[in-house]
Amino acid sequence: MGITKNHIFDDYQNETALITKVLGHPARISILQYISKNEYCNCNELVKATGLAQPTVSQHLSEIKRINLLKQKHQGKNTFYAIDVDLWNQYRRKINDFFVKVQVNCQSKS
Amino acid sequence: MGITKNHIFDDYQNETALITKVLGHPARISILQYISKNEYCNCNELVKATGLAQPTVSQHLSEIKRINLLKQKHQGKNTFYAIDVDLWNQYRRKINDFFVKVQVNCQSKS
DNA sequence: AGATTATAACGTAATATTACAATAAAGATA
DNA sequence: TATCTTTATTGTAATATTACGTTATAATCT
Repeated sequence: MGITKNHIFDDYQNETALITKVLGHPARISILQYISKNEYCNCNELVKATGLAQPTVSQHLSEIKRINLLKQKHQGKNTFYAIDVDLWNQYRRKINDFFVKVQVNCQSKS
Repeated sequence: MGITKNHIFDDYQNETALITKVLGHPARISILQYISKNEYCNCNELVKATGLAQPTVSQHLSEIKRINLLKQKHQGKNTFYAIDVDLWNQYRRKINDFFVKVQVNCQSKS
C-alpha cells in the first residue's frame, strides 16, 4: 500500500528507522556534508553544491528538519542553516548502538 | 519524479545513502533484530515476529539482501537466514564514520 | 515604487515503496 | 500420488518520494 504500519512496531524500531530513512538519500548526505563544512550556509549554496533545483533542495531540507537536525538563522532575505551537533551526536550514538546490539546478538550465537 | 539522480552524487554519498535507506523501515529494523537473536531463523518466524504478511516479509528480506547483509542456508523446504556479521560491522563503521566526519567538520567551526 | 534576490509553498508528473492476495515452485509427508 | 509446508514471484492497489516549474512571500537594492 505504500503506507508503513508504524503501529505494529515499537518506538525504538520506528525512531531508528526514521533517522536512517532521513539519511537514506544521497542528496541529503550531500547537504549534510556541505552544511557541516560550511556552517550557516544558505539554500543557494546548497543548490550549487548538490546540482538540484532550489525547490528540490528546499524539500530535502524539510526532510532533515523532520528529525530536528537543522538550526536556522534568518537574516534579511537569507536563511542560514547549521547542524544541531548535540542532536547529531545523539543520533550517532543511537544508530551505532543499534549496530552494536545486533552485532553482539549475532556473536553470542557463534 | 520519484527517481533519484544518483549520477550527480559520488560513490561515497550513494553508498552511505543506500545502507541507511535499507535500514530506514521499522519492519527491516525488526527483522534484523530478530535474526540477530535467532540465528538461521526461517521466514515463517519472521512473519510471526513482525506481524506482517509473508510476501511483505519476503520483500523486506530482498531489500536487506540488496546490500548483501543476509546469509542463507537452504535445507529442504526451509530457508534459514543469518546476518553477515563482517559486512554488518563494515557498515557500522562506515555509517559511524560518516556521523563522526560531519561532527568533526561542525566542531572545527566553533 | 519597481526590480531583484532568497526561500518556501503549491501543483503535478514520474517513479518507488509498502502491503498483501493469489499463485508458483520445490521439498516433505501421509 | 495427493497434500501440506515453506518461500519466492507476480500482480496490483494505495500511498510516498523525488524532482521541478510556477507562484507566493519577504527582504534588499536601484
